[in-house]
Amino acid sequence: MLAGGYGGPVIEPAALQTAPSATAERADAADERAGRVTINDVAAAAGVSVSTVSKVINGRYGVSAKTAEHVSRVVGELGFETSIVASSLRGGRTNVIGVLVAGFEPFTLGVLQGISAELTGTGYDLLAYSGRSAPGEQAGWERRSLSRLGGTLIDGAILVTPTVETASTPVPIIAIDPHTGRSPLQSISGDNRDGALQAVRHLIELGHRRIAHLRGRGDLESALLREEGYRRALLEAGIPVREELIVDGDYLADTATGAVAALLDLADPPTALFAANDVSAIRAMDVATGRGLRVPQDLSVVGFDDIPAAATSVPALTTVHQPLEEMGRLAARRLLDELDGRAQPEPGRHEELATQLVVRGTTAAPEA
Amino acid sequence: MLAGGYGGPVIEPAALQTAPSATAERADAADERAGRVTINDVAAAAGVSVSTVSKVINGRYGVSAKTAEHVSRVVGELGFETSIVASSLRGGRTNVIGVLVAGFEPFTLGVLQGISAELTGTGYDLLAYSGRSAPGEQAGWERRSLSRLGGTLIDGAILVTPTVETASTPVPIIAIDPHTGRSPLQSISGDNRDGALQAVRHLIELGHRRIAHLRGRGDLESALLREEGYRRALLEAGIPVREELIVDGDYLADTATGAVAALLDLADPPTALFAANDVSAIRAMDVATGRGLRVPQDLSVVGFDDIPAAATSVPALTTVHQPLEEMGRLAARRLLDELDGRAQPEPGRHEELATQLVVRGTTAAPEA
DNA sequence: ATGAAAGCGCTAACAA
DNA sequence: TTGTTAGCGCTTTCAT
Repeated sequence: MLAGGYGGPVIEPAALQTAPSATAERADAADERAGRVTINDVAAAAGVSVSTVSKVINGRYGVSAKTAEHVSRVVGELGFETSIVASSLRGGRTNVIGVLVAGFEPFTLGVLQGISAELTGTGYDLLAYSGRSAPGEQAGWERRSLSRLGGTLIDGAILVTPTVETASTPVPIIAIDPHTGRSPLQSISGDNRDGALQAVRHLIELGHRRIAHLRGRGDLESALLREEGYRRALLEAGIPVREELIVDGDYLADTATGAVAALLDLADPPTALFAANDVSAIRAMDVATGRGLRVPQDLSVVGFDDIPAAATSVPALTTVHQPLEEMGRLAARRLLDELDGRAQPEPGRHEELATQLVVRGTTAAPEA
Repeated sequence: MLAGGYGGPVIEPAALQTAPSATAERADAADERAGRVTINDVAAAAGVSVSTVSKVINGRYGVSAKTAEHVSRVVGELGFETSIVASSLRGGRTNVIGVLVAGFEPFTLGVLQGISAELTGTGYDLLAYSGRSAPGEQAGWERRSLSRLGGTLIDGAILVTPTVETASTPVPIIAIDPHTGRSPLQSISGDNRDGALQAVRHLIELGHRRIAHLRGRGDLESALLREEGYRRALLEAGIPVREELIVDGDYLADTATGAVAALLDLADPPTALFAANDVSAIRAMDVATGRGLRVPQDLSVVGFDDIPAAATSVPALTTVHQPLEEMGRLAARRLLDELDGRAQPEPGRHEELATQLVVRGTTAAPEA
């Protein structure tokens, strides 16, 4: 049966555009799905069975050198690449790391860059997936994504700012900046408390005493820790915490607008503001300048995260830098160690990376 | 046969962690793949066939309201989500848009942000895939990725800076900043020539006459157009183009190092430099300051792209802003229009978005 | 209205 | 050494 196989027509790569299949009988089928060469096409063209092709592709034993070489050549000629979809469904490894995100905003992007950098040269591909949360299903997007990905499309996953507890999962998982405090997941985050501490100390050193705090989302661990840092800095400087100077910003620009306005309406308004993230800090600046206040002369502002926009705002925002890229790298490293058997899974293990205050143009000593 | 079905045990969501399956016979199988609920589990739990479940999920006709409601409830209770992998393999639509990238660097990230923004609320999920090019297979990564994704995991794809011609593809495709000039692909890019024109005009207006150009990769359309803009600006100002002031930077920091050094070694060195991208521009600054030159007093520098690092360099880099986000949005819009049948495919159609010079701190009038 | 069964591309027993 | 076959989870005819 193999008789004519080896002597069969050799397809020129250039010719593939119009005739992806080597066997005449399959030509019509090929027309429908132009561009996609399957293992069947290869088997037919090489005159062997699909399992033989599979063995060659995956370097399994049980194929003669001669056959292996022949098949390899046909694979090259046809430009065949095994479909992750099919092999994944079948259950094998895919050599793909999944990064599950709620969306592609600055925070996510920074982390992604780190993961990508760490993965180069490891043989793993990177697949970032953002499941647009179905209406009314904001929280728990990561569970849905994990399900949709089938737990097999990817060999392991990195969850970026997951919102809910995820207990049993089909593949090894590591979380970055988990929102629910200590979870059973292995996780990585920036040192939120210390970052806040640095930010507020900086304001105190500049001579500020009436320092307000624009809080983050109350249900998120990071927001709680940032507020804790704010309080501690005040305490250690002997400055009493005034609750009316703590307002809710929700990490959102829109929520910040009203909160900051209320702050500035106070009889004794603050001379400085520590916002829980850059997005709300930048909005706070807008609100202040909109009222004729000058930043930083009349109001100093410090943010958190150090997103790209922080460097381009006018004036440039003083903020706490989170090592997003490094967080991504570390997460990838931990996951790979586990996947490649270099380390055992350590549920609940939590690592914190140092944060760093970046002083730019929105902070100065209070006037008079 | 349905007899006991409706009266069957109702699984509490909380109980799922340990017993994802409702039928005793399947309990052991479930143990192996904890966390993944399949359509079979749902069918068994609901006491109906898998095809019925499938119909309900996809809103097909041929299911009684009563059954539909029952199945829906079980789906909710078990937290079932259909696997993209399986449904994709079967051939149906997945409602997933693929973004194929060479890696996750600043350029890519900006585009991704735009695509993501445009996709919110459309019902499409976003899957970004970076196939770590196999050794020696740098170019053509997009063809490999496209193959690996099976042409069915995704309903359509956006190729970011593809490197080779891609003729017939399994799904609708649109390219951003294609590297090979006019291709059969529908594509979108920034206005490279005009951006370069703005950059060099700016230098001329400042009073510069000896303006050098650090070229990009010669095989890339964008680099050619940027050089063209440079030449045209000089020409229209009546300044003769001096070929010795044009050197190769390859878009790479390392290549830029030597090229810039050579430029500064000239008997009559340039007072200004237009670099083909930010990465090489920033390196050029380093080289100059390393030789004791001051930027911008002794050497003005303009970059291209406006990556985040351009805003944080010291001094901040004057550069040409590419509307990365808008490019992503437009690509997504075009693709969706095609997928949803609102527009016909227009092979070869090319759209250019305006670029904009951003003057920051690295350009000034030449010192006497 | 419902279910049985085929098949998408691939891998891994198992047979020959 | 090679081929045959049985699924992986899902959708979709086609029966019933």
